[in-house]
Amino acid sequence: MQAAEQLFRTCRVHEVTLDEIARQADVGKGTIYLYFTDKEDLIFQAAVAGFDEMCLLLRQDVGPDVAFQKALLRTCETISAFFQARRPLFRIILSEGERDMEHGGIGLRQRWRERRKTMTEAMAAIIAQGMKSGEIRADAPAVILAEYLLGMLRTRSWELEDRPDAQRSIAAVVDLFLNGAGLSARSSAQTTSDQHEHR
Amino acid sequence: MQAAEQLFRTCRVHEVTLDEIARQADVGKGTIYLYFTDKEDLIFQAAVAGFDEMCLLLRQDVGPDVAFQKALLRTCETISAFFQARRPLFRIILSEGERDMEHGGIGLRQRWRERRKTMTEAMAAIIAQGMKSGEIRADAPAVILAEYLLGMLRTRSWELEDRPDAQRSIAAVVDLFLNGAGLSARSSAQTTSDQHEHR
DNA sequence: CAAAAATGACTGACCAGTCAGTCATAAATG
DNA sequence: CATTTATGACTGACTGGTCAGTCATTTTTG
Repeated sequence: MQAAEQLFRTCRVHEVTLDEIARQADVGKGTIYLYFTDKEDLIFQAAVAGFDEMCLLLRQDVGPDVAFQKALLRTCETISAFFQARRPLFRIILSEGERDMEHGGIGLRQRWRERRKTMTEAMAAIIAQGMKSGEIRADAPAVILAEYLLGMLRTRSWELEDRPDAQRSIAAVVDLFLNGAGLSARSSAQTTSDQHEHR
Repeated sequence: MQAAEQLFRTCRVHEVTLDEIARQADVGKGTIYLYFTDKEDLIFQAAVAGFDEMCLLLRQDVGPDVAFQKALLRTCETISAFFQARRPLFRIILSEGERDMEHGGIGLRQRWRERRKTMTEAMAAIIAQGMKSGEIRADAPAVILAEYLLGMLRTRSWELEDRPDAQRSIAAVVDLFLNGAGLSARSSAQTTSDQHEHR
C-alpha cells in the first residue's frame, strides 16, 4: 500500500501497473494477490487506510470540552496537514470516488462514502458547537458550512500550493471563513488571537 | 468532441474507448484521427473548447461599469451554471490537468494553465474592483480570494449536489463569502438585496 | 474520373490476473 | 541431534482480453 501511494505521487492511478507496484514494494506480483483481491481493492484499501489515519487524529485532537475557536483551528490544521502530506491519496479518494467503483456491485463506494462522511461530520460537530455558543450563524446547516470550509482547505492545499503567501497560516483561512471577505459594517476585527501572519 | 463529453458523463475518462466515441459520434474511428492527433488531444481540445465557451460568457456578462456586488453575483452564477451543466468537462480539467499531460513534452499542460488562469483572473478582477470600492478587505491578494470563492462554488456544485437546500441560491454562497460564517460584531446584515432564499 | 474524405478491419503493445513451481522454515521421525 | 517430510508464503513467466493507432479500401465530392 505504501509502495502504491508512493507511485501515485508521480503517476495517475490507472497509469501505475501492478508490476511497478510489486517492484517498488520489492515483492512478487503474485504476492499482491494473496492480500488484495484486485487492483481496485489495493487502491481502495490504501486510500481508506490513509483516511482512517486522519480520522483517528481528528478524534484525538479535539475533546468535546475544547473551546470552539481553538477546536476549529486545530481541526483545520490537522486536515490541512493531511491534505498536503498525502495529496495523491486524497486525489484518488475525491476523483476516483466520484463515479461508482463498479463491478463488485455496491460495497466499495458505500464504504468510501462512510469515511468521507466521518471527516465532514467531525468538522460539522465543531461548527455546531460554535452555533450553540453563538459564534456561528445558525441560518445554514452545520454540515453545509463544514463542506464549504473543507473546500477552502482543499483549495489552500491544492490550487494555491504554489502561492506560499496563501499558505502562511491556516488561521488566515479560518479568519476568512468566519469573517468573510467583505468589510460591511465590520472593522475587520480579528476573532482569533493568533492571526498575526496575514498581511 | 460533443460525443466524447457525452460519454464522460457516465464513465471515467480512460474507460471511454475511441471506438465508443466514434460510434456515439456516428463516425468512423479513422475519421477521428483526421482531426485529432491523439486520444489525449481529443480530450484536451474538448475540455479547452468547453472552457473557452465559459470564458466568453464571463467576458460578455460583466462590463467594467457594472456595480461590484452585481458583477460578483453574476459571475458566480455563470461559473456555477457551467460547473453543474458540464461537470464531466471540469472534472477532466481539474483532475486530469493535475499531473502533467506528459509525452508531448510541455505544450498541453501549459495551454491548459492559461485557460484556468483566465477564469481565476476574471473573478480576481471583480474582487479587485470590490477592494477599490472598499467593499472587500484588501489584506489578501485578490487572486487568492478569487481562488477560495471558486473553491466554494465548486463545493456547492459537486460536494453538495445532493443537498438541494444548499443549492437554492448562489446569493447564499456569495453571502457566506462576503460575510463569513461567524457572528462577531455583525448583526448578520444582508449586503445584497436578493438574499431572500436562504432560511 | 481524379482528388479528397471517410471508413473499419487489423495489429501490436500492454497489462490485470493466474498458476505451476521454488525454497526457507517448521514439524515429524528415528 | 541429524535427517526427512510437510507447509505455505512467495514468485514471475504466461495468457487472454483490450484498445490506441494504422492503412488499404470504399465513398463522396467537384
